Amino acid sequence: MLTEERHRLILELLAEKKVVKLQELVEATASSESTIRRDLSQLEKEKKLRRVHGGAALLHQKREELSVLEKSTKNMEEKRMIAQYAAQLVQDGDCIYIDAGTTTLEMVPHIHAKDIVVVTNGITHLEALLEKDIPTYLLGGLIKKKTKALIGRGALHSLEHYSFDKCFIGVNGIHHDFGYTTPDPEEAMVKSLALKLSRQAYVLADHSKMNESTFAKIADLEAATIITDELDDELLALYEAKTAIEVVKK
Amino acid sequence: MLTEERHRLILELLAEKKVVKLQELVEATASSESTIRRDLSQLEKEKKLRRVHGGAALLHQKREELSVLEKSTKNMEEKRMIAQYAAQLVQDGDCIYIDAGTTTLEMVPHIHAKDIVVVTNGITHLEALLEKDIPTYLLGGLIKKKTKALIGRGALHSLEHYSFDKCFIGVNGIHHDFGYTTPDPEEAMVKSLALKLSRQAYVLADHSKMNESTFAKIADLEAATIITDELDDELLALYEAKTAIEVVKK
DNA sequence: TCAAAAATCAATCAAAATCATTCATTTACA
DNA sequence: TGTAAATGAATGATTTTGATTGATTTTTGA
Repeated sequence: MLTEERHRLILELLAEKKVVKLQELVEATASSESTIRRDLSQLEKEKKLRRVHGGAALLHQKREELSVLEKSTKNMEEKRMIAQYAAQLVQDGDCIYIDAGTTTLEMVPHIHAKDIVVVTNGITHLEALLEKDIPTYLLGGLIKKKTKALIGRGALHSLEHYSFDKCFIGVNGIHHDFGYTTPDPEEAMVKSLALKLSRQAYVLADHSKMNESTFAKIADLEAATIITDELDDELLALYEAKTAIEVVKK
Repeated sequence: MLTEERHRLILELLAEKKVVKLQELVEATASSESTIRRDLSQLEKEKKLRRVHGGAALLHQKREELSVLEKSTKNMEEKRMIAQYAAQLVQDGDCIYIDAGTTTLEMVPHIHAKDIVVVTNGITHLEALLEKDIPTYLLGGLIKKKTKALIGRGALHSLEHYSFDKCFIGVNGIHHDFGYTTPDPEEAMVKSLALKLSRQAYVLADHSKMNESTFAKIADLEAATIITDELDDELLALYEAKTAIEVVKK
């Protein structure tokens, strides 16, 4: 395998996983440990990654986020799994909408479909999308400082000009009676419209959002397929009566 | 196999695979190693590919990125002066449009007016604007990877919903006969519409842009006030016959 | 808490792969 | 047929690679 090729593969794996073990890279590239070490040294010198004991990490990945504790409190691992599953639903040639939010952001490095077009209201998504050379359209509108999401009349107006093969929406609550909810009504309107404009709609939510409800309603359960990471059989049956639901196992 | 045919085949394989091993090319073309080496040398000289140890790789457009970086640091002091002058034109309560570009970006930290609202198509401007707690609206549209500007139909559509007290536009050429110009027609349309929607319009350009013209016309000179850093009296008189012009002294 | 054990690391070196160069030989074409 | 360009084989130089060494860091377990 060519050096160039190896370096690309290393950076791609890193983008997907945030942290990679040296041994994983040895396996993935079928090269020796020495070679991978040399690669990592070089890529670090080029400021493409940061070496850590046992492997490598993304540059802007904070040290604390590597700790198991932080990961478990924020359900990072679960979100990654959900995002990975969602990403492989994207097919060659799809036009998709990706909602702002941390879970949907995780999708981007896992998307491998070719010739796709992405529309998003998440400014934080741009870097990853452009990095992968995916043609990207942004909604207009007011920028919500805290989340860097585009909302308001302008966002709705922009959305109206599109329609999607698939959309991927993050929510804060999924509830049997109240449907999909999120705290900000402005955001809810954007999410709601995106759902309507999409042939297939997916809602991404880790288990901490199940059976919860917050202020603003986005849509009824029927409006989308749920992708989550964990759900006991009783609840599963309850939700399955209303809509399709995918439970991603570890 | 003819040289030309080989070259075509090499580039084709390369386009498909991003990187090719020399040995693969030897097999694919049924030529000797020496011949392929010669081909690769030649194609590299023609800037069709990049040789790497063991084969060849596509050349990525890092050249452009460098040129952008170069451009952004060129005449920086002049640009900063122009931007500072423009920034103090912003009054309390104004609604303004700030165009994408390095000169206009420099405006943001110098704006001291209160209760203003900013609309922009420059994604790079966001950080500075939000840092100053300025309510900011972004246009929608396609993201131009090179400049991180929003362009296209979506951007024009978004713009139509606004009107401004003042707008600040960057241009690549100011010419007595050809007016204001910029290389990208898509961007020109956005700039042009912003000018029309504004009660007062300002064009920011350092002296290197004066008496120059590029591909796509934005508007006639009359459509805006010019802010620049240096201009001999003869030219000044020429331009003043057509429009207002502010020359910012050191 | 501490020391032993395990894992990971940087440095070195020889083998393997790749490279540029040279020089006959073949091919293309007038 | 003669000439110039293109080819392929051979040479030694250069680069990359993988194994090995002992040093360093992390983990384990008492």
